[in-house]
Amino acid sequence: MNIHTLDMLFGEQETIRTKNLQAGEFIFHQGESARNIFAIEKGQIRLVRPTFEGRLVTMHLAKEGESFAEAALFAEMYHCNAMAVTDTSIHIYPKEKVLHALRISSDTAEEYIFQLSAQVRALRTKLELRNILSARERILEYFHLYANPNSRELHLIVPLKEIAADLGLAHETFYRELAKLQKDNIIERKENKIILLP
Amino acid sequence: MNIHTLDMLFGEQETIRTKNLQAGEFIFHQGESARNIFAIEKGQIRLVRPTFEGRLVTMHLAKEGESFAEAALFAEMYHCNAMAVTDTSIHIYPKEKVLHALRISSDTAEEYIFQLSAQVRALRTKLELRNILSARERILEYFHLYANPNSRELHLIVPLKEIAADLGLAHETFYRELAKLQKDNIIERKENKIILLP
DNA sequence: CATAAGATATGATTCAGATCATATGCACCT
DNA sequence: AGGTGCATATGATCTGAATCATATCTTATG
Repeated sequence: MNIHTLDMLFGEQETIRTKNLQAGEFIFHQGESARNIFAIEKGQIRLVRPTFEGRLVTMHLAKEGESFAEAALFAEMYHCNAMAVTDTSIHIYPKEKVLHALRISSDTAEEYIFQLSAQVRALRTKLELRNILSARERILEYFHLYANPNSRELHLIVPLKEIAADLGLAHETFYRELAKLQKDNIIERKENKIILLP
Repeated sequence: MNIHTLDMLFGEQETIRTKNLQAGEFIFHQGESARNIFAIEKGQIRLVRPTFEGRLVTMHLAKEGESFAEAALFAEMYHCNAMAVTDTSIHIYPKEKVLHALRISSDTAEEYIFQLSAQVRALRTKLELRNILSARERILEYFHLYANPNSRELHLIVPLKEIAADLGLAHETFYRELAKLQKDNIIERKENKIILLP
């Protein structure tokens, strides 16, 4: 769900709990009792899970407007750590209230199902991309997937570095491959756009 | 959703449409109007999408008892091709009926939300695993994730080959790494079990 | 029981992408 | 103007996983 849907579920704005976090501050840790779910008013939250070896793996990077820790709705405990990347303000929603709202409003439930389905599809697509071994092909497939099919253009709203991470590539590899694709006249770059040449 | 939940939604067993497919037979193709969603009574279905270059990428491998093409609930068209891997029998559910059932039964809706949430979590975990570069670490993390935390044992119900695919590794790499982990006394293998040694 | 099909296993080779290093460009701050 | 931080960019090197090849073991099947 997004922040608007969740806020609406709660009706009166004044009842919504909010919190301001400094960069690096934690919202919750793995294992803590899962009482709330959250949405981001401003800023970014990183959800990380420590591996058995102690390394940290990013589960998700939640952006402005997005909700996070929704898995908590059906879990006893949080299963990851949530940390503010930048200074961030969040909305806090007690999970029983959200569950209650879903139960009494079939519209809300349907909207939520819709959003979850979209998430599943998006995640499947991402995973599918990772099955393409070659960096060049993976990048091209990504562009074809997300470019406007008519104009064959892709607006870059996030930094290239982030796209690289999304694609599971080292950013160096990504930059390099972009340069090659440009040299081979397969793509063109203009301002914040990638244009797929025919 | 699974086949049981879906079947129950439809009440009388006799109203459920079924179909038998031969290995290799298609259920639907990308672009066709999305009228139904499906579940597998017996067999396996592979969902594949052709890349812009014509290569085929597997989106999902649906197993016995699982539903598939649920994305169709909120889409005009199917966005991938569905093919029977083996001889397979499926149940067919018209999507408006499913949507209707979700609308009138908040229990069903909640159950579905629960299952979708679990899917999202599972997919995130898979994606997270892929961000671990080293084959050995990825495998170990996988074992730690899915092993029984008390007995530190993991029952192998699917072939190793399939786990390798799930992990995004060539099966050769997986077999080799398993052998090494065994040699290094990090895991033990007994029958269909992997045991994590301390 | 014989044969086929697939899973498991391991060796040899190759190469693409990670990594490390370095440089430039750009926005923001004071 | 100078400084800090971050994105972009590119070069050099190296490692580890994919690939190809081959063999054995298991399971299904007529």
